[in-house]
Amino acid sequence: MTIKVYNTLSRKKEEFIPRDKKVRIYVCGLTPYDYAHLGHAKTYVAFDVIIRYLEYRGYEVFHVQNVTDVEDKLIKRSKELQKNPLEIADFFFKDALKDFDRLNIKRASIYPKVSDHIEDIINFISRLIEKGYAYESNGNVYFEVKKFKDYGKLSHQSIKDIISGARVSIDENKRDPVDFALWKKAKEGEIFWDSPWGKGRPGWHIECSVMSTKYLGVPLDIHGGAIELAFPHHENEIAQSEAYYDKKFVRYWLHTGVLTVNGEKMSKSLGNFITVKDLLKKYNPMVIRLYLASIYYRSRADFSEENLESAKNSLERIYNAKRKLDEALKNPGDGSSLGDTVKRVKENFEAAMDDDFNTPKALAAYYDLVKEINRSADSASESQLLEAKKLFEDIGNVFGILMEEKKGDLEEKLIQLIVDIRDELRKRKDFEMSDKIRAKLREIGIVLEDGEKTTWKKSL
RNA sequence: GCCGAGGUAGCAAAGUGGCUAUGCGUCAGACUGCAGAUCUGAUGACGGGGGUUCAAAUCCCUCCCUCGGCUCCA
Repeated sequence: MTIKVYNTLSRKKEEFIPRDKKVRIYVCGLTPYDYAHLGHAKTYVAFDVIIRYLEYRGYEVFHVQNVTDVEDKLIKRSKELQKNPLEIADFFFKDALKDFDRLNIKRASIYPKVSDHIEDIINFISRLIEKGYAYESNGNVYFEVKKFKDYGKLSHQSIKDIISGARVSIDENKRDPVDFALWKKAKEGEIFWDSPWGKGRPGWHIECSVMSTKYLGVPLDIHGGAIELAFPHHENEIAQSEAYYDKKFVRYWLHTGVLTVNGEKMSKSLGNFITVKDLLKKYNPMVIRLYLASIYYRSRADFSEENLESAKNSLERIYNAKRKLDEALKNPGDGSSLGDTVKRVKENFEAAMDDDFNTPKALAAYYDLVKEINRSADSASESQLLEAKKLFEDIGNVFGILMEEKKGDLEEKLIQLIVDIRDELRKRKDFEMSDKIRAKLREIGIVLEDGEKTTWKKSL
């Protein structure tokens, strides 16, 4: 069985065959000029699940994610705040990483910054000028789009179509309106570096071509990002990189669908964005994670609290099964058909994920396992339970949803003490008081479940 | 205007010619002192119209609607 991935370039699902066992993946990272929002989280969770699945499949993954710390928005922000743009970028980048850590998003292998690669960028641009793909004009350097014959192959548009979009800015320095900047001349008071063309800074796009190929070689196996970046950003990356290397830049282009709120794209310019930080105040990180991971990565999704509530209840269900499994392992039985289910679920899970990382379908398989655990764990044999536990954890880890917050030792002891005392009351049939205790505990997020033995858990 | 994605039950969301998707919700039953959890069952769907076919959510035509890109964006 091989994995199939939908390649934006061919608009088809293709067999995924990396250069070797080490998959080289580049995911477009942040321009950190503000707090990370849920749209960012959607994309990074999506690629995190993809990476985790590749690892599950036995690949080693080398993952590069850029940090665009030199960019127009940051410069604008630095003027507003009267601060160094690199410091602003550093602050928001570190902050975003903390948010992403809580969402259990694995860190990339490396996070190269534009400001650390100015020399590489200058060399790259110089070479493009030498090769006749770029030209200097009044302290700026532009890529001459017409020189690159394949321009438009990713977004499947001709140069003519792009121009007729009529929103291409006319700039007298450019030979053609579709040309884009590789190097921008610095204005008074702006951050700059010296270059053969004077004081200035890199344009947007070029950093990704330079840093991705520097750390991953050419071609990259996977280049990922949100679909909104396909044009012009990724189109321009292809032009620069293939002009430079004279060979294919990326083998598989993977794009995530955008997140909308009330039907509109979540973006800073619309002011409708929800920061990860704010949402984390209200919801358990694993709830947010499950919500995001359950979206098929290529799909758009409309955010609502209702969806999060639904994810919360689903996650409760998953965690309940986990507890059930652990309980059953303390006192295994000698039978049940759990083993058959495990085999079937594993197959279904893998088939779903192999088919372009179809997480909704893969989750359906997971719920099959959850149901069967609830149904038959009590009578299952130890070996069956261990098999089930292994699969339960393997799948849960691909989704990245099993990072439960640790209970404090003291907390644990105190609650158990209350439960024991309440048990005494129940034996005396003082249900009024024991119900009151249960209700009060629930108010502070501790859920008691009376069965043969009373158990407790924290609500999500 | 051009390019792309989509419209599936109360909500979310797979499926893409014949086989119960799934989760949340709601209702009922079992279990329980009750509640919860869990199980069992029920509930209910393929945007409108036309066509192809023994058979269409799935293929074709047509119309309507939504979202994304074409401008900074994950």
